Amino acid sequence: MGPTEWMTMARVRLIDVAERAGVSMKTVSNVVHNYPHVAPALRQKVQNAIDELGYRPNLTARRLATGKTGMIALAMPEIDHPYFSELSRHIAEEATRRGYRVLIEQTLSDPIAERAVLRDREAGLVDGVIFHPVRMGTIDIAKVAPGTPLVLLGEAAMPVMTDHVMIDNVAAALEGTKHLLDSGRRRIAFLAVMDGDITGSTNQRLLGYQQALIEAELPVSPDLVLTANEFTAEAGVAAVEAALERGLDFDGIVCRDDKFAIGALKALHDAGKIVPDDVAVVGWDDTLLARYTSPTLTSVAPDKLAIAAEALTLLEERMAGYEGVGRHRIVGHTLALRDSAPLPTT
Amino acid sequence: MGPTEWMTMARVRLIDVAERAGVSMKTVSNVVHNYPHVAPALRQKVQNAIDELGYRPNLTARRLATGKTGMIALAMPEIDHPYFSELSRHIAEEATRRGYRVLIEQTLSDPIAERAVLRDREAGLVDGVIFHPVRMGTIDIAKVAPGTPLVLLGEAAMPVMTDHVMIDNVAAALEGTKHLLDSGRRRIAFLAVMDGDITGSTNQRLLGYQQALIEAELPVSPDLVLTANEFTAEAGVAAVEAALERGLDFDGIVCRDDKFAIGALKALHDAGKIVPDDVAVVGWDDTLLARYTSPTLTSVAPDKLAIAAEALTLLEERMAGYEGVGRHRIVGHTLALRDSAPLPTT
DNA sequence: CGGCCAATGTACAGCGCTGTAAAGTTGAGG
DNA sequence: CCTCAACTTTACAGCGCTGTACATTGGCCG
Repeated sequence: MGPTEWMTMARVRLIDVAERAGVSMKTVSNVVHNYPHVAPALRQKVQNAIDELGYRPNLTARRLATGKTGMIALAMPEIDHPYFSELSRHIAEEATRRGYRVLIEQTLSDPIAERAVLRDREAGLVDGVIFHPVRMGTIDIAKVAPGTPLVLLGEAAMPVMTDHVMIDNVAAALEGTKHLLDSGRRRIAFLAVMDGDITGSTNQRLLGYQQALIEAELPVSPDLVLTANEFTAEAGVAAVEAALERGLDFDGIVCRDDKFAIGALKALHDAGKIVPDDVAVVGWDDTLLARYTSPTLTSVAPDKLAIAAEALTLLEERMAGYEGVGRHRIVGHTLALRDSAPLPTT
Repeated sequence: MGPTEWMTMARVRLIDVAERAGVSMKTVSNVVHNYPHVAPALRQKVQNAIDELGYRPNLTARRLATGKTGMIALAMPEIDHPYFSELSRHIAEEATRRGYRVLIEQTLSDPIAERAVLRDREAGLVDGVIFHPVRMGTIDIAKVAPGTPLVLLGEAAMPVMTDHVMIDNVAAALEGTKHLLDSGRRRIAFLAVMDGDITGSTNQRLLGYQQALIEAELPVSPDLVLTANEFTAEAGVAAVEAALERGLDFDGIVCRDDKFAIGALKALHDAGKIVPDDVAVVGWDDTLLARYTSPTLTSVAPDKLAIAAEALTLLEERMAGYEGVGRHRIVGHTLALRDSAPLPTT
């Protein structure tokens, strides 16, 4: 490509290439798409014309013609929340690997924005949607978006009408709690949020926590369930402070969320408690935050890569026309062991 | 809309609405676009048809016809880095406010991906690009994307050929350092990264730091400049540990980055130093992390909202056809005061 | 009461690409 | 040397929407 050419390069179209190469538009199109039955010599000639002109196909036109956009929407409540941004990153990378572009949307937990996301598909913007709902239940979703290739993330509100990828929250909570039991803790608290948690994942986790206590033949006391009133670290601080003030005796705490765990860490520190000597702390999500607290935070780690891969797989099947009933996919999790709740060094 | 209708709703087109309302396509289009010269009665009739049929315009077709996409690309190095994800959030919100959709791309600092972002515009995917480059210099960028409405974020490598939004790094570093001086610190270190920082923002910050020392008539010692070998908290830990081991005496440290600051906090803690009593720490970017460390982190806070607003403003001008020379916009910053470097309580 | 202008509404040609149907080519087999 | 099948290539009609050019209407003035 000569220097004068790209300086003046306006807008090269398929037909320009076709004329230059002396072939039909369709042949150029075939070359662009690597259609096999094109004579090598011709292919080369067309390729040269493409290179010389610096042709790039107009994706919008392609879309209109094919009806496919090659894009998928990823709708998350907040793109700057560590868990969501980390998960988004993995999904974006997996999608790129599979040849899709990702349109990331932020719903801010706003019901209107959540609906709008599903509408995008109707508007021909994207071929499919991966959606982490907060406000909308699955029934609502199924109603707004009948026929839209869709995969949900996060907890499944029960009536499972659409595909869904999640971890086994009960099992994970059980393991996290068991880890504390294994290291000799006996009075283990749970830090939850009670309002605004529509999807019920807190309940699942609470269930696993209780199950672990029962298996260990320990009492399940409501006293040990602390509740924060919103989804912030500050609320976690307040909840733990309140518990300490009323003299609650505990030597371990499982938190619904890394943010709460960080709040707990802070409240314990301020109260002069040593983590993990006096109280061991387990967080949830294994976000970036967990590696940077002091002490570092042991945290339940959903397999984010697996979530991304599974979500894309289900979505591709839907986009390919699969119309069956909603499917559940449980992906793995581990417990990321760090200093806030180590195993006994014995 | 009757229940039977949305169940079978396939794909309503403009022409379907037109037929239903007994008008021309263009009139429907005019109603959709709120074109003023449509008789109220007709407008109502068309609106009814739209509602009854549940019509949604096909954005792809609209784009092909208008040549505008209404989307802008936002290309960030890593969408899960707190600074970038927070900035992305603000940009996404500001863009939404102005009526654009945002296509968020992740370059992972890969030169090929960075080039691809600029190509998207040529492919008709987006009308403009907001780009935080890492590998590409401004000359490169100008060469790859002549005529693309483009706004760069981050440091300007010097030859300023395109629009650029940034903060005054020298001034900010000066203020951060001065803050430590004001609280009585006299041996202030700077934690930098030396390799891979192509954009030179570390240098700007280092400059401001040195300037503050000079203004305070303190010696500028190279000993006090610690260098991490990569952009991670761990590298920050290592750098500070090394300094402590070689017996470096310092009572304050300005870090190029919150991640480094967190590393410094950890290294200091592990070495038994008390922050801020023994050493005060200043971070940079005022990310979420800064609020969750213990002690909480004082950090240079770029005005992310202003960056978002300014970037969109410049980009809109470019998209509207402005072709002038590259413009610089310096936006504000503050110092977010927290516990790691408080003002003297005296 | 004809004429003129503004206000309304319509017809239709694209935007750039792809799918389809049909035409052209080639070469193996008879 | 012809036939037929398999392989290549082409022409062209859309995909759904918008801009342009033009047709129609009705109000108002001289």
